[in-house]
Amino acid sequence: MTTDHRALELIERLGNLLREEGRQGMSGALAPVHWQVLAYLSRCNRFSDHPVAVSEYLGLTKGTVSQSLKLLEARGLVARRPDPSDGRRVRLLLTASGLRAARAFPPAGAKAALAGLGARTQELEGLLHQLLQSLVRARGGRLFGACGACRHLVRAPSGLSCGLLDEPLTDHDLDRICREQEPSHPGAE
Amino acid sequence: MTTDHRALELIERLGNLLREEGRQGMSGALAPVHWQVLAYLSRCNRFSDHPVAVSEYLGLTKGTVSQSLKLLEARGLVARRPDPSDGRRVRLLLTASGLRAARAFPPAGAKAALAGLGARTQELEGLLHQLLQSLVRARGGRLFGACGACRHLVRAPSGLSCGLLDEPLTDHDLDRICREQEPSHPGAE
DNA sequence: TGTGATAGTAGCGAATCGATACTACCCGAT
DNA sequence: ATCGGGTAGTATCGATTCGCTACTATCACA
Repeated sequence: MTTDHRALELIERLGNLLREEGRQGMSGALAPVHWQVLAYLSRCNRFSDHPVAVSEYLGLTKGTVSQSLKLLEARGLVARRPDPSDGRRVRLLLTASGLRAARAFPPAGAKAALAGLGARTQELEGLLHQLLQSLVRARGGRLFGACGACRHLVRAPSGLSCGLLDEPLTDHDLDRICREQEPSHPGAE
Repeated sequence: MTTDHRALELIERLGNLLREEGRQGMSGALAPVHWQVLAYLSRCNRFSDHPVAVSEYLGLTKGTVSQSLKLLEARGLVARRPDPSDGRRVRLLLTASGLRAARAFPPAGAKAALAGLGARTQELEGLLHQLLQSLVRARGGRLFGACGACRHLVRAPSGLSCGLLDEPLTDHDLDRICREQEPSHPGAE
């Protein structure tokens, strides 16, 4: 009865340790949240590089994200551009140093620990993903999966495209995470 | 090459979601860290109910923990007592309402999501634990495992005891997490 | 006795973060 | 064509986190 929370405890504790490791890593001027924002921006596709997407992905309010972005912009890691197709929106992009910072994550210790798992990493990923999926579903949130596993993906003879946004997709797009993604079949990434 | 971080991303994201779910749960006056402190205090044994232990477990500095405890004490969730055997130490204990609050964690959504995994929960726990272990080892931290799986556990005819602290242990102690714990064999919980 | 390590607190400053309030813009319906 | 609801983003405020430094008290050991 009490034992079934063990996994949740572990996840929280691992999250804490990862966060803290990021904090005292090099260029320590960045808070954990900032690393996460940079990591997200380096992984998301061009339909998901907006402040709202960041706030949904990280589970923060828009106000909070707006502040963090202000700081990141002031440090030259992130740039803002107006979205030509929607005047309300702002598109975020990593600067050269922002990209460099994002690549420096996760820190060495965490990577090494993960490597120690060897082949079982896949297994862990699968389980975590399944857990995330049901948690997100219960909260009515978005999953932020890759286009390659999305039910909106259209494979036409003329090429790939997104059926929801009606936009052509390149191979490069398929791996990036998207705010609108919905799994094409249960359990897909 | 880039794929091997996927699991770390998932852990961080799940950690965020869990934290946020705790924040907006009932009696929302508590910050996520406070929940974690309460949860820890409800799970630790009598050799580990000190502020330093909390700070090591959660990966925070003692100063930070000291402040959080001050707040928790002001709200009547935690009480302090001097340790009779060591004048420097303070022993922490949950009040009745503190215990009630700790039991209300984790929130329903997370529990339901975990239940969805079914029997594979064990598997997930094992993998996470292994990951935690190597991460902690790399950082020179402490594992905080249960006495039942500790190499200092002595099973004498007179009963159980801790060989390191030279203290008798009851059955009830075996499940509680201890700051001094070292696994009795690689992979043990 | 004294020297160093450990436990805990206090105060400072920067940053997170939610809440609220506000502006700007899009879109659909009347 | 304009009205209204919904969405995107920002600004401000106050409470809290959190690392840092500095400080005291206690223990352990020589």
